[in-house]
Amino acid sequence: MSLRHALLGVLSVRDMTGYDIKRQFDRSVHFVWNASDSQIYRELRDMESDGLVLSTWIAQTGKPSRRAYQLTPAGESELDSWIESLNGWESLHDKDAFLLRMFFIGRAPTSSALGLLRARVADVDKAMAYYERRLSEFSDISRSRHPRVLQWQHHLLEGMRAIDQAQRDWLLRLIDELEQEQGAAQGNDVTG
Amino acid sequence: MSLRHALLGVLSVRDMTGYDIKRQFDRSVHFVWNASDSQIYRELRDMESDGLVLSTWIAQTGKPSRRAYQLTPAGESELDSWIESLNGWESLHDKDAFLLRMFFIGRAPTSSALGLLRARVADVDKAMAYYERRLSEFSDISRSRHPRVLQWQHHLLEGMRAIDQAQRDWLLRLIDELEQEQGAAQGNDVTG
DNA sequence: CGAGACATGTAACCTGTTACATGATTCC
DNA sequence: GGAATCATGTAACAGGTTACATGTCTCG
Repeated sequence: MSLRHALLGVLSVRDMTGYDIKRQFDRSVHFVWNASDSQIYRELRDMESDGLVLSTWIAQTGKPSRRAYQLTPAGESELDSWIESLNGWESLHDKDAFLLRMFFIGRAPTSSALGLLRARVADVDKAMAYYERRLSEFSDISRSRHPRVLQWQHHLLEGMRAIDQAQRDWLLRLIDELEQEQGAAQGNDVTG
Repeated sequence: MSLRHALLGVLSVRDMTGYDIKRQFDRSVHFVWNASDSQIYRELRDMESDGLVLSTWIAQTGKPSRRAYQLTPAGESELDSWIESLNGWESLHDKDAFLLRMFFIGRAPTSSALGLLRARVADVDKAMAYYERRLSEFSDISRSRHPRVLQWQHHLLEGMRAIDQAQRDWLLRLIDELEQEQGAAQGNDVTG
């Protein structure tokens, strides 16, 4: 139940409404955890009944009322103890539909496999472009002046860039290999 | 609903019971997709009512009867069309509890952060040991003699090894950096 | 004699997605 | 006039986990 912890995390920065949190998610946390608005609203209510957050209605004129949530001390300590807890063994690549496809793609012709790999390269490129955009926001200001949490998010972005770069390199090597095999096979067909 | 496709994939190799499939999962697919036995049994029943598989009861003496499943033509074509379908944009690191922790770990002292990173290195090492074990099964026999599906699983294992190696390198660099900072801070405390 | 493999499943629950409902304001 | 933003939510469903139930055989 880590959506709960993601919510505690964003609320630890400042009080927010469900709507604010959703936008915050879309803007900053979504690349490691995302959730739909209805899931966020539901979870916030459950967290309130568990005493981790408190809500206050704020009336507005011309716009719907807002329901602002704030952490309780219980919420803060739940967040801290989760952050520091060391959970044993988590699978590193669980539930990745691309990897599952690749596991079975030997059934399909090489041309289909190449299509799959190229599509994945495009996904990786998109992710990397995002990291670059986010990282460039940091480089303006001298790093040591950032609050600790932001420094860590900077480290995280650098890590994901390095990891995804390795994936990209692997995909390109494989694509190359397959294209040469395919080219050789076609050449044989023509000359033979 | 990709559990369904994972099940179609393993059944495409040979007919199996739910129990066999669970063991097959634990042995081979689990590093990209895993599922509990009860989920497998339930999904197989649903797939039968959708016409993707057929089951036959096989009586045994002294042991419970087995219910063996086989693909129908509809199941085969569902598998093939899924494998070749190109799904747009999937987030590469969604729902990874470690990354989420790291996102917020600036709240905790550096020593806790180091603990988290070291625990992750241990997880990565465990995964890499597994890849090596699986890869060594391939090296015995000349690779070109393997069926296509196994060749692809070999590529996949190599890829995950490369990706996880990149993660490991990043973690070790970070740990190093932090240890030096910590050492410097302590040194200052002593001399100051 | 107890633990674990073999083999099937049900029931309850938690988590996540999609579609729908409401209603004013602002921008094109 | 229509779409997007602001802001809350409900309802239905899909996917996944955990605990429980049943009963035999085999191995140490």
